[in-house]
Amino acid sequence: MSGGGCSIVWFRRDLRVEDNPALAAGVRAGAVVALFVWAPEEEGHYYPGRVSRWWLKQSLAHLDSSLRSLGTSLITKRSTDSVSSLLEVVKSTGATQLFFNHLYDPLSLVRDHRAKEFLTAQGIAVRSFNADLLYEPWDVNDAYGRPFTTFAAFWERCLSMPFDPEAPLLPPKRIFSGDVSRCSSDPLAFEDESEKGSNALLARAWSPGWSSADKALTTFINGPLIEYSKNRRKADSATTSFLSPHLHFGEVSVRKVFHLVRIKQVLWANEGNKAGEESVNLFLKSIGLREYSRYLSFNHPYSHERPLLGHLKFFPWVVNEGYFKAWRQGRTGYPLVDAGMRELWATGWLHDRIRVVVSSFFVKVLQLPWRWGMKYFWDTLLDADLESDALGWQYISGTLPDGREFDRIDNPQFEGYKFDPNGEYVRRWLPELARLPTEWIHHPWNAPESVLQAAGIELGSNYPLPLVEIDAAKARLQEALTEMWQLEASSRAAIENGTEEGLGDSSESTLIAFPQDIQMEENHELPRNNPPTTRCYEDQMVPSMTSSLVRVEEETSMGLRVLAEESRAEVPADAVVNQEPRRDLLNQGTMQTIHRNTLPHHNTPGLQHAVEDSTAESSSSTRREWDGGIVPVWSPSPSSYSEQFVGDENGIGTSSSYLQRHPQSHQIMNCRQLSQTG
DNA sequence: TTTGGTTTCAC
DNA sequence: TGAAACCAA
Repeated sequence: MSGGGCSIVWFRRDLRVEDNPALAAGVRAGAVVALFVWAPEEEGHYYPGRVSRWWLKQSLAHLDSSLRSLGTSLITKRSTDSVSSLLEVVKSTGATQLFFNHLYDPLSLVRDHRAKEFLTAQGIAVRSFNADLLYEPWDVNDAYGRPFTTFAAFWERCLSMPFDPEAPLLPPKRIFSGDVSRCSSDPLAFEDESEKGSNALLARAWSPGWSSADKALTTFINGPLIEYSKNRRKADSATTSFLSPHLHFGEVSVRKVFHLVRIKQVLWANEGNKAGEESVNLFLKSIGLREYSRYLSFNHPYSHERPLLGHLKFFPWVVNEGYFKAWRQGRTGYPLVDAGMRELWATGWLHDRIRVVVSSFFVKVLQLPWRWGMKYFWDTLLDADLESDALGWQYISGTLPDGREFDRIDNPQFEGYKFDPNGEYVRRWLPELARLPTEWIHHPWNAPESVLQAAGIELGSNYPLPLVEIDAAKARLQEALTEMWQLEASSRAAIENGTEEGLGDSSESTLIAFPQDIQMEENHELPRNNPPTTRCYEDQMVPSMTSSLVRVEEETSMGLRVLAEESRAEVPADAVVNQEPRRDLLNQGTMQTIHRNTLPHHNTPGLQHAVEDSTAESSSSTRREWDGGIVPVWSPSPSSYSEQFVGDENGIGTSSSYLQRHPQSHQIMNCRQLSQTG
């Protein structure tokens, strides 16, 4: 308890007392002030949706009561700028230390880095920890020390790391409370009146909070886990772990999950239980995907906004809000898709398989911009998670090096018979089809008139005809791809001719503005007109969190030097433009700066200009290419990335014929420019 | 055991 | 779609 100064433990998405390294460090250091800052405006577009906020509310209440039983309580602050709130709490409690656990989404990386820089400058000792991953992203590299770009290789490496993930920490026995007599909590409003009714229903199915999370984990491991591989292909199965929302808010530690599952694995291996082992591997793989989503987000901070494969920026998406609405309402005419969308709307939950079905339909059949779909998921899913959803949508869209082929369309009719062979799932969520025999349940448009009549269905009236025919979708997809490759080719030609300005800006397709009515009519509380916050954090760095990070910091500095030539790798305290005169951080932090660019623009040119204005003269042509691109801006080692994708034209994943046919697709945007400027 | 046809499932 | 696993002769 050095000199009476207490520590602030800043809770974010680590709402647990067990295996919480930041909390443990705080307790070890003496008196603790537990703090949660609610600053949703910082999330820009990704203001949490109704169900997500409901969960957060419950979870915080639960955490608070746990902390109370341990000797302290949770201080809550309502803020538009987390960093200044932190400072305020430091001032009012006399804290001398700040502890928190790492997050890896782009916004948090920037904010946390800023927090660290700023508070350190104020004389506060800031330390941060890994509480969310088995391994920190910068610890997992290939034989050449470069980040992986495919999941399989990444996960294989994780499972064979030379050191095990940290063992979970026990919860503290007792917490000495810091002096909060001059630090009051703000009341936090997570729902408005119109939402309360819908939210009340959620409580019947879910109970947020770390102890429920723990219970869910135990239940799953001792029950459904062993059948996981058998059951995972059913649309309906009650055999998923249902851990994802708990994991999203960090109510249960992924390391604990991993350790407990490993114990079962050993047990079943000894018993020669093949199915059990297989199940464990599959379940761990889904944990691995979660890890990988953070890994991707860390290495490619744009991955929630832009395709990782650059050529996709030329894809002519169908900007059709009517389609979008039909999809959201579950009125596409494809029963499995519609059932899924109705379930999502009604419950905030969707089985993993069905997420694949509806999102694949969205991207491949409707050819709507995937960010719209991802945003809708964000708004409606109980376990909405930016990194995981970005990975999922990019995978589905075929915009990852190891994603599905872009030109492949899955037929919802066949998927229907695969995942819902008896049509039970469809009947549950589409009562209008309840009386249709299984033979036709997944393709009512083929059913004889007499069958439809008997089932009380009038296609086009009480259930829609297919919004888009699969064959038509295939044809249109081919055309779109042809167009995409042509655009891509002429862009390359332009670049090679030295007229880089060329088509560099044709990236509008990747940043089509969100439609105004992205929410279902019933849900109207979302903030409007938040501009995409893309590119606002481009000159920020990786979190330079732990001492083990020195290497990363160096490499990042290199990257930054390349990016912003004039700045010698000092971390810009201002997230947006280090070219601009520094402003008083306290009053004009990151988000204010972003909002300064809040011009109401609904098309990309406006957006481009808004951003370019702010980046002022630094927008050299190269830089602009960059701005339009998906470059890992503060990737830990941008230079090695560029080698990987530019030096080797066949790039990674030569096994995929699709990629062979389109070797350009290996390039994760613009790394060429990156290496050239360096 | 080899071979070739079929099934499965992709992050 | 296509690589890998599977299976039947």
